[in-house]
Amino acid sequence: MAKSETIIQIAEAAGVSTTTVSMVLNGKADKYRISQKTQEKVRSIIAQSEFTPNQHARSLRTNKTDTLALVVPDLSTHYFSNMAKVAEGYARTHGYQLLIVDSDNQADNEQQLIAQLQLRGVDGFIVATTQDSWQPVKKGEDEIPVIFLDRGTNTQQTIVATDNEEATFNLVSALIKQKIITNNICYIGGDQNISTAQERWSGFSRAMNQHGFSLDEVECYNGSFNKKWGYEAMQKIHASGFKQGSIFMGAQMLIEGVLEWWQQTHNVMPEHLHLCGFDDHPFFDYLTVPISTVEQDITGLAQAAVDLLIQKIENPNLETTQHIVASRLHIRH
Amino acid sequence: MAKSETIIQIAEAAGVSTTTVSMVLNGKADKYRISQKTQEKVRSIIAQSEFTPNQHARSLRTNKTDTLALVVPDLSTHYFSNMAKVAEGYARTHGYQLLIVDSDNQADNEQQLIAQLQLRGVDGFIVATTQDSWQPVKKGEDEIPVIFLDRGTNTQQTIVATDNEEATFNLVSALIKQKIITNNICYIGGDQNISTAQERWSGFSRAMNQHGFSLDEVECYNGSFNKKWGYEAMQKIHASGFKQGSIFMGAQMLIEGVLEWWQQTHNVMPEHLHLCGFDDHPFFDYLTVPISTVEQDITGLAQAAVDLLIQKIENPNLETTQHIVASRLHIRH
DNA sequence: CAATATTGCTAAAAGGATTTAGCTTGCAAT
DNA sequence: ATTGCAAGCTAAATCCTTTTAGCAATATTG
Repeated sequence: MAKSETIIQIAEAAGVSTTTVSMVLNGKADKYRISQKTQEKVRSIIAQSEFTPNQHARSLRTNKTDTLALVVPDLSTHYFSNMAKVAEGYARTHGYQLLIVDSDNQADNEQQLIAQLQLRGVDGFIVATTQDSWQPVKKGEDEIPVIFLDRGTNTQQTIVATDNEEATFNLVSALIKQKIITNNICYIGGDQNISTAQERWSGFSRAMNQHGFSLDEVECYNGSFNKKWGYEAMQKIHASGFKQGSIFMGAQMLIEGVLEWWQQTHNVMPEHLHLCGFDDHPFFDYLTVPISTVEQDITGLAQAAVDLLIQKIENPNLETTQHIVASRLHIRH
Repeated sequence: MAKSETIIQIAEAAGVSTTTVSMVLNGKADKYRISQKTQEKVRSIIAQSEFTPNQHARSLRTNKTDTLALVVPDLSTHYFSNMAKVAEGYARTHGYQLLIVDSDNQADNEQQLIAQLQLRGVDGFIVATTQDSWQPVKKGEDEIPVIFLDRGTNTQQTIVATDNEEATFNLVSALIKQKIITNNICYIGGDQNISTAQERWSGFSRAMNQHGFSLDEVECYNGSFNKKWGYEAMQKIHASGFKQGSIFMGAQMLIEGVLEWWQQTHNVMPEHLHLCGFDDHPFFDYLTVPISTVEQDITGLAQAAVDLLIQKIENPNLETTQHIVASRLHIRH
């Protein structure tokens, strides 16, 4: 292993101590009264060299890595992959590296990932959690800053999310008012331990009630946010005699599952079927079956999460806050 | 900053040296003849403690991080986000952490990212490069292992990819034989500096020639793999009098651009339009306009890339190889 | 019995930065 | 002439592990 240049060689070349070089490097030169002339000297030597500071040594000493982690439940989803993309770029422009990991919707995966990332010394986490109870990530006796994205837990935390209750209520209400949703409506949702799934269900219920529908009449299948559950729920819905009407689905993977069921069993979408739910997708304007959606502000969510996390890292005793980011409806029929 | 336990406390508690603890920790105890009894002792002390080894110190010493980096041009794409998901999970089961970064299709971004990641000490790179010339990533005087994924550069490298020439040829040939592609066909492709774009174009040309079409008759727009270019190219195609026929598009974002153009200008897909290209997408079975695609084996590609990279890390003078992963066609009309 | 091998372990260096405490030197004030 | 202070820098400790070289005790061999 060839050695690369170190701060020691730079110090020698400049005829100063490593302390001085370090201070110049970290912008603390003025604070420690290193003269302009010396600073210049050091800087020019560094510029001519191929020196780059060793991050391991630096992190070992400072216990900082300038690295954030984003934990998502499913990167194959349009919503989360775009969120990751935005967050990554945004974090980078703020001097942080973002590590993206995928918990595959499994709480134990998530815990393990977080533990591993913690060992690697990330400065903070943004997590779209799959765990129903959250225990703080600790470094020694301090907690590592965490921002909850998209969904929260029962405990009081800083969270960035869409108002899912409201958005779902608005979507369903609009569809009812426009008579797109009429009599027959089914609901396919996710794990009720996930706040997002809860809120969507509760927004849906409220809309139903408010418009004189009885919840007893709607078939409701709460399971989990994956394709398999979408498929199975659709199977059940069909088995129960559903022929036409609307289906609400609480996530992209549920939509994929539902569509796959129709594809496999009927090879064609039925007329008079209307879909609705979360999230929007670029291809939804071109589907043979109309699908009305809530489009969440992916960019807004991702950036807010990164901003808040950086703030919290720089000021650990920031009070916890709830950030609601606006969403918009797409009505298609 | 509260201090966490270190190997020193463990050594004291066990009444041995830190050397011994380190050896037990790294599975080198037998090699260095630490007695079973001592090993047990150390292990039990560790189990009772909250000790976790400091990764920075470890990396500083060993110059290893057990971290791989995946550089993709566009994480918002189904192809690359799924690739990232698979690669991440697969790397993890092999004891490596995967850092996922997005170059946003920009060569200078890519270079910068790689430089940064290198500083953070990744052990190797998997890159779907956007640069047309590649210069090795160096650590001191050694090169850091790199596997090229999806696309290569002019230089001789280890690469994992679909045979794009062949796949495109097969897709287009099949469509011609089935008379789905007839007279009118246009081609929208990416940057010809990207091998993938080149190969697709060359497979397309070969199919045209072989089936008696003249390339002079096909409108061909090679630009870049993004939505904007898809939109613009479609604009040009339409301006030139195109009314019906087929359009080949070399990437998801091109497809999105083309669809958006139709949506915005006509609000409905024309009859007798047939689309084809790369890559497949779960929603393509349900589009109002038929789209035939090459579906690449995302899992196969991602896993092969991770496997090869790990091999190369463990044995740096592995000869460079080309890995071709099979793909399949989806004919829809 | 002397010489050599083996067992079981450790001291100490190395890896490369950051940071605290403190050392000079020159100048102003008393 | 002495003290006090500021400017400008540095020595050395520190962060925590890994790893080389080697020591002491016991076992084996000729």
